[in-house]
Amino acid sequence: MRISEAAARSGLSIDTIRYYERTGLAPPAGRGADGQRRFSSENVEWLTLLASLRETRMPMKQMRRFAWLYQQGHASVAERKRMLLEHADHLERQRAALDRCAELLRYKLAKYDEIMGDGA
Amino acid sequence: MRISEAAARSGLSIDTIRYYERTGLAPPAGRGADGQRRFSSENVEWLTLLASLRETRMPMKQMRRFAWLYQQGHASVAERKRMLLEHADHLERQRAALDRCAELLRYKLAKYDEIMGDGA
DNA sequence: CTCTTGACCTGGAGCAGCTCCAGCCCGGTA
DNA sequence: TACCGGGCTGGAGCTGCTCCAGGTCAAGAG
Repeated sequence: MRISEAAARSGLSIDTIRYYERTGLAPPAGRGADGQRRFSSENVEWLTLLASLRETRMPMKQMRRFAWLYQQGHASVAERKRMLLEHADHLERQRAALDRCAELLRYKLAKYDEIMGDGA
Repeated sequence: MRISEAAARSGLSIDTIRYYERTGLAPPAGRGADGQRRFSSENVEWLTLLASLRETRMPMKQMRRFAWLYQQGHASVAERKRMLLEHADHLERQRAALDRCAELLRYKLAKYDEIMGDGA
């Protein structure tokens, strides 16, 4: 498939996909006879994983390392596992941050309601 | 208190606090006789709110608007409430993204365990 | 067969949101 | 008096995109 479809399926923008390729985060996509990129479903699966990791703030540096490990094949599985476990840990902390923020918002909103009077 | 303490309490870095002041996100802190910033506990409360909003990705543009509204006093409470409610909504979506990512990680980790053999 | 349209290409500039640094001032201690 | 820690300013640098100009190519319309 072409880049627009890969973008739609992975959730990344077209520009971001090209940027990820340039910076070694995604492997260079194959090209058709017209010189344009063609993405396989594995390509898209990888992009989707990248999208999810980025959305949850894994730094590009780590992702580049992860991508590099991936290209080393099975021998790197143990370290990739370690990286994903570490990221899972970050997810927990982000959840905690969300909880704290939600709590703070509840508190502020309650104060606003007081100020505005119960009717408002 | 001085900037280092305000940083420790709010969770922002010293540089970030100065940056927020420069860009109108936080009101200019008062200054002592020595010309250095002095923060009141309200100042710190505000910084803490900013820290929490930023940690959960409210864009600076919105935060600047929120700060501006805050300085308009009680008349702006209704709109501030609207903004915080909208942000609470974003929190939900972030939670959903975390969940999706956690699920994806579980899936990948299970695959890694398969590859490595159950013992590893 | 030419013209237009639309999707794609590259290289590079621009932007958000920090982060770091040089070079300076000031107040307190040895 | 010399130094040290903490603060100050202005400005450069960094990350991770995002946008844009200017070009190619393929397919359909006239």
